[in-house]
Amino acid sequence: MAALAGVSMSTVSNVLNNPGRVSADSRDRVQRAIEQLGFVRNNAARQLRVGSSKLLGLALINISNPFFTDVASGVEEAAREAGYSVLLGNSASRPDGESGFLKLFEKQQVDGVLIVPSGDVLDKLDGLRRRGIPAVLIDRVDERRAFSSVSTNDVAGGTLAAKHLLSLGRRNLWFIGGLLSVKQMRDRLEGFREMIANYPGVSLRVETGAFIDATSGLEYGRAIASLPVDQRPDAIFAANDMLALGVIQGLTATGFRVPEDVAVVGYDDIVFSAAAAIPLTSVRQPSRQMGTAAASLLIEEIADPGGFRPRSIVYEPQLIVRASTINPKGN
Amino acid sequence: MAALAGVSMSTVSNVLNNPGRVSADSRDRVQRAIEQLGFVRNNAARQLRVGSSKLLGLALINISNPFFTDVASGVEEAAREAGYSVLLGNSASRPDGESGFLKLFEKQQVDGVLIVPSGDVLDKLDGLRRRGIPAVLIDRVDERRAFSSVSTNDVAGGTLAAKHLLSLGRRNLWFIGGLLSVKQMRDRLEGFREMIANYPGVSLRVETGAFIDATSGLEYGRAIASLPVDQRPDAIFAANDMLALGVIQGLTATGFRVPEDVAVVGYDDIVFSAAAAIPLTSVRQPSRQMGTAAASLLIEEIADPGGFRPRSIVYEPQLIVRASTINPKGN
DNA sequence: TTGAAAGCGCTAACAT
DNA sequence: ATGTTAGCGCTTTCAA
Repeated sequence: MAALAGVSMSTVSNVLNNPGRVSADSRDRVQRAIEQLGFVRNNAARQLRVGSSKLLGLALINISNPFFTDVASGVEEAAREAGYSVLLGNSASRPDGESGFLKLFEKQQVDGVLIVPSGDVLDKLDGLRRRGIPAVLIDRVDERRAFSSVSTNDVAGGTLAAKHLLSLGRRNLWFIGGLLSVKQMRDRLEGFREMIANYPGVSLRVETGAFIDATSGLEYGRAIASLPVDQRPDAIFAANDMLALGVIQGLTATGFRVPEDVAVVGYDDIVFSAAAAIPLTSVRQPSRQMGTAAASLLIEEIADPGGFRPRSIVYEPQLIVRASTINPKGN
Repeated sequence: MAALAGVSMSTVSNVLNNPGRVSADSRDRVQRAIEQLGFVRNNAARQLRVGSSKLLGLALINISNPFFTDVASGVEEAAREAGYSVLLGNSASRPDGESGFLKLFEKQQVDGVLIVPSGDVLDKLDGLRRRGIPAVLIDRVDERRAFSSVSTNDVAGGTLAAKHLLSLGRRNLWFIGGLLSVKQMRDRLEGFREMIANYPGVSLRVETGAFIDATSGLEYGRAIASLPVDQRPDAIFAANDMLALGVIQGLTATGFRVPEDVAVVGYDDIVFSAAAAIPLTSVRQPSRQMGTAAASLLIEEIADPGGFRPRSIVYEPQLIVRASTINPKGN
């Protein structure tokens, strides 16, 4: 390669990294040799030498949920602009979940990690940081304020959902969500519950399970149909839209009317919610923006690890009202 | 690290790679040192030495389309089982599209590439192969049979759509799709057109554009409303479900009834199509299965580059009929 | 069973 | 402006 251009290895390296320091002549010859051989520089070697991979690790819970792919698009955009590429991990696909990915990320020597945490990964992230790899949390705040984060005010989101359902006159409310060991879940429930506490005579039932996808939503919907009448909800707040969409399917399949019999509110406002059979009322998070903001924070931290101060960006959620809570004829 | 365990570097390496060749005693000490330090082996160095990254590159057109994330899940599953990780690329996010990713993949020294090609990447893949990186095509066949591929019979898919619409008595058909430079598009159109050719008195109009997402679908739907009555279609075959869903939204927003005024057929049968406002008739591809099959072919090829014979796996598509073409009251 | 030493492809300090 | 050289962390002969 260097031979073909008739120059030394370091000149080739300079053409790639400091084109300015090389004569136009050698630069041309090297460029031509690169073309001719289809040469692509070996990043493993570069990485080993420089200590930087120009790679960001992004760990998502579930790549099938459009909310997460929106976040991912945002991350990718910001990363690309700063010259980084994204190594995308999908924790749902791994038996060892998130920690499996963090290990992979470390092996690949990513320069930083973006994570939508589900389990308890904070101490693992501490370990990473000790080894020089910073991390930024997405969709969740670090209470100890050791890590930067970009999230939505989930307590406020829960409150919005509750306020809306209560104002509609609903009194038998259910919260259906994932495990409460997940902070996001606790917060959404907390906001929901707090608001309800102001209303006497309103009942709340909390259902949680390991999965928060359309399939388990469908099961919840069907299960409700088999309950005695006096135990059925007249409103449901589901922890995300995939779940909510499933619940509605299960409900309507068993003859319930939404929203007449049961009103349903989701969370995330994924793109398909507006076009669903029964358009879904949902608490919107600015997903794409969260992705870009998180990537920017991370890249800043990578650029200047010394000057790092943890920052939390918290967006306010927005309630998008659609037919799953209010039908055209007015509730 | 080696120091802490009181052994040499090569013993550490052996504990990691050939635990059998190491005495139980040293093995224990090394294991403990690894725990204590949270040591993770540097893959860049390993890669540089061994020449293999245990990474597969997966280049998708658009990560926001559930069809592609389904394919990705399948790929991830098969890859993980064989000890590979997946570097996921989203060509939509790059100005230089697919070739940008192929370059990234090569820099990262992936052991193989899986690609859902949109543009003309075959010669770039040739280049990769020459440099020892095999590739498998997804959703598309290589006519020169130089690469293995996993795809669906798109001509048959187009035929299914046409047959269905014609049997419903529709006579003014539109095909709405992406650029015909993309093989998948040409095939779907070809099957559609061939079937129509058997029916005298049926008109076909072909609309193509660069984007095949919900947004451009919406525009098509609206545009149709502003056409003179005699130019409007009574049936539309959209090249994918995202597009079809958008078309339906645009159509209904401007007062058209689906399927009464216009019947719509999509392609892919993404998970949201069944639960859409007007459930979508669609040509189903076995997306997840295509992903696992493609990854398996690739991994085989990596394991035995010498014995490689290109193989094409072609699945037959399946028409899933829903309300966007047949309403409950019988067309 | 273990260790010493070479080398993977690259960059960066230094010398020319 | 260009070349020489050392070394990043690991694996892999080879020798002990």
